[in-house]
Amino acid sequence: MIELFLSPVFETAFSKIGIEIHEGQLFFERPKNAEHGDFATTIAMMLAKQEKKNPRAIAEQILANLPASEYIESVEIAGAGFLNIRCTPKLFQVALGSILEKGSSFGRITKGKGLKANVEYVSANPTGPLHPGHGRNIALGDTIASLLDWYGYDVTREYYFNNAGNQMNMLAKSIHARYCQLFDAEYPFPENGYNGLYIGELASTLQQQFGEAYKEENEQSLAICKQVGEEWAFAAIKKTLKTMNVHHDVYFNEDSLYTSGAIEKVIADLKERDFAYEQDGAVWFKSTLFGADKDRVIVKSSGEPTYRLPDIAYHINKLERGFDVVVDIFGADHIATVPDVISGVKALGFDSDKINAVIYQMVVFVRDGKLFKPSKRKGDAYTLDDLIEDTSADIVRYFFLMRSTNTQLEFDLSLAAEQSEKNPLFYLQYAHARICSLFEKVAQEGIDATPNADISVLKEVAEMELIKTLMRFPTIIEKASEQTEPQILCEYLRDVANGFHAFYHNCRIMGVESSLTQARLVLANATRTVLKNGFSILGVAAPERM
RNA sequence: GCGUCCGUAGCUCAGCUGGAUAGAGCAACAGCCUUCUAAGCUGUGGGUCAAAGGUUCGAAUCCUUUCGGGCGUACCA
Repeated sequence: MIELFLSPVFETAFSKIGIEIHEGQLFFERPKNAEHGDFATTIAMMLAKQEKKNPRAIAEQILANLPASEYIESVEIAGAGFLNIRCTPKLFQVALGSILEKGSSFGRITKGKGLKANVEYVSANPTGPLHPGHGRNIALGDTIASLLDWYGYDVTREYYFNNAGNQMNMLAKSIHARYCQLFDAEYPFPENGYNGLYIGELASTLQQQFGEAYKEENEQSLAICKQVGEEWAFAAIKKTLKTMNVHHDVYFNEDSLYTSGAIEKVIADLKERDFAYEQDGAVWFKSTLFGADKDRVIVKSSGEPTYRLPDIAYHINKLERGFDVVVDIFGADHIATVPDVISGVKALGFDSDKINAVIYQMVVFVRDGKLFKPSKRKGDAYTLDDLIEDTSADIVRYFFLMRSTNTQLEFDLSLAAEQSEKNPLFYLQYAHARICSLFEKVAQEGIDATPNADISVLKEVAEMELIKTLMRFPTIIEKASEQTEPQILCEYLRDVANGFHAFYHNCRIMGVESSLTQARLVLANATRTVLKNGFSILGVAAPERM
């Protein structure tokens, strides 16, 4: 936001000097040391390299050509060529006014305007309930989708599922085996079968409904097992997603790629372009042409495709639907699919640069300081539902978002379950609740808050720091979107909450001169706006009371 | 072996398109509630930024190598 005020002034200077600057090269940061002004820029040092001149000389040249501005109090050169800027109260007045005026849309930017983005996340096959590790995928996907929305994109949230492959067959076999065990306890259970309690319950339902009708393992009995299992699993998944406040616009069924002929077309096109060949009864993709260590099978000798083929067809489908940005959310264990998809898409002449695979590292769960392994196929599985029940949807979302995607995340179940000041989410929410309660109190006292209050009476360090923090919000949205990194927003909101708590502690709002009360209420209200907007992107509640 | 992510305070992690004394939370210690929510605020201690080279005015940040860990490396997904 600060760029709105300062960039035009600096750009005037650059054009007077005759220096060209690139998009995004000019930015202003908040110095750690208060003596270095309200904002600072390193532009002179950056240009020094480009222009092959002394940084301080460039700084002086900029300074000499800087036109007067109602927003700038002073600019001075420091250190190796920093330009330290002190701003006028007018700037902060206009900035705060703008935050309140924009309200629930403050922070929205338009860099993605007119472009369509697709974010595919969750995409778990309907073989059973979601496990805790899925939580990271869900939280990241949903929040990245929101970030892109705030960036200006027209966003579609999509769920890709496969109800045809090996996994589903294993589900059917598992249910069928449990069903048969109801009649014959010795009936063998498949190796690597799905072992959850729900499998047995579904088998019992089948028995109650159909008796012994499907005892024989044949196509028909497996089909009914699969159907029952799939319906149950999908309902369970959707219910969990709803608890986490997640909805998808499109459920894309892998099956449709077969019925539409898209799969066949990919094979034919790859062959025609000489990117695929047959060998040992299988169809191979020439991935070595794209830097892979060996070629990959896309159709097995059994005639079944490997996962790569539908993945390629699916991504082409997304590009054909006109998305300018196609985001995939994958765990690090699926990283192997990415190069294949990119190469396949490229081979068929599509623009693979539009595809952005967000790879997040694995989650490690810790409870009471000890490693805790929720396993997927065991009967005693700890599910995502259990995790939400032991904590809350808000906490689950926040804990999965508060770490950078490319670091392994340690999820401390004990800390998450603790409803106390140690919980980092409460710190943020508490700031919001405090502001709400403040305004309630203010209303009770019969004080009217005027949005246009003169804020030049704000002089305290805590006040000025908070205003500057609030002004960063749009830049944070921009950065978090471009890097598809929600953690940046989490970190920022902690700054906002911290700034507010310090302000609240140091500056009384009621019982001071009415002009000061008014100005501080404006600041509190703007803070509430930023917190609330930030929470909505993270998908956590903005409680009015705690 | 190859690919990829990581290695920063006792613990969990920021900072990484190079910039001014390396930050936060938790833990430890010391303070702050007769007045707007103490789930809060303030302060103290705590670091060879894994190691070694290189690039330069300047490196936690970029490059190379080494060490340590996670995840991949299927005619599974």
